[in-house]
Amino acid sequence: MGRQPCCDKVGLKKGPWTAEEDKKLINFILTHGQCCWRAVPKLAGLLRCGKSCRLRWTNYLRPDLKRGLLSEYEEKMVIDLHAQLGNRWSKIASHLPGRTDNEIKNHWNTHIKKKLKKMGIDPLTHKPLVTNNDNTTDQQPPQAAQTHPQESTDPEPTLSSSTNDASSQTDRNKVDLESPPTMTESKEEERSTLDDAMEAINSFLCSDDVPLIDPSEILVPSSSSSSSSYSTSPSSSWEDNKIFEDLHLPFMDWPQGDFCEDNNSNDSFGFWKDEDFSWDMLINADPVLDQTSASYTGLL
DNA sequence: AAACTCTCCAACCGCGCGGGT
DNA sequence: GACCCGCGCGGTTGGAGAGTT
Repeated sequence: MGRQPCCDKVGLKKGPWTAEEDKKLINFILTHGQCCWRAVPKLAGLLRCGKSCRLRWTNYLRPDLKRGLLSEYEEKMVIDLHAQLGNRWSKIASHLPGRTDNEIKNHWNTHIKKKLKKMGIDPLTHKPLVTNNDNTTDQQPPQAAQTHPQESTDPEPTLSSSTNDASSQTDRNKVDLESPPTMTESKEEERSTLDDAMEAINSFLCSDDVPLIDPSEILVPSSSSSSSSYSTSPSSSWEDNKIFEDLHLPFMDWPQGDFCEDNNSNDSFGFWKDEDFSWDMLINADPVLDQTSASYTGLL
């Protein structure tokens, strides 16, 4: 079936978002909540397609987002989850409060992959790399393909059968071609290999013993760490553009303090100078907010 | 200081899925 | 069942900033 583009691109803006656009989008969503992304740009007065608005919101403007590098624990979580789920970044992100699939995907590609390779672990299979003269791990070794975690340790079988995009499906098709149908012959053996790899990862990433806890037990850090919104994007830096100072939100007084990065803390998150202002405060502490933006709190 | 290369990440693109008609 | 629409997902890209020569 033919599919129309998400929007007619004529006259619509692309590229980096400006502070003004951010303000409009934030203002609109805080006032009206998330609804029908296609209609958002029109209603919010933005020359963007709905998809662009959704991405901007979910990947950058959402108040519950953490900023900054992933902590060691988060990294370990990502590696562990990737071993189980493969490149299902949204699934992985769902286990890491305040992190987006995009962020995790980027972090994986730029940091974790390298670390794993350095350790001699194939980032695709989470198994030790074959020690032959070919060290190009981007080329998937045949034996790794046979034991790709997505094929064998997927805890959500329904996912693998239905919700895959074209490219990842292509990858899986490739694996299917290379691997015999009886590939899951020994899950226990495979699991122990995986555990070995994880052990190596853990010792590499963090010398201290960090107990693995169930993702559901993870609490979104309150206040400073969960609310920081720091960006290197020149067009969208909240602190630079003082978006919130200019916002005319209907239900709250915006903090006057400047936002700054916490260079001393380990997690490299930012904080608000003015007390410990955070989105959490907005969401959790303001009774007026509760009263006027139930739809907003519902989306967190 | 300038030129060049590398790294990182926000944003885009294209596709599949699910729901509605 | 065919089609349309909105949304979400994962892969890729472009450009800014950092690092190196």
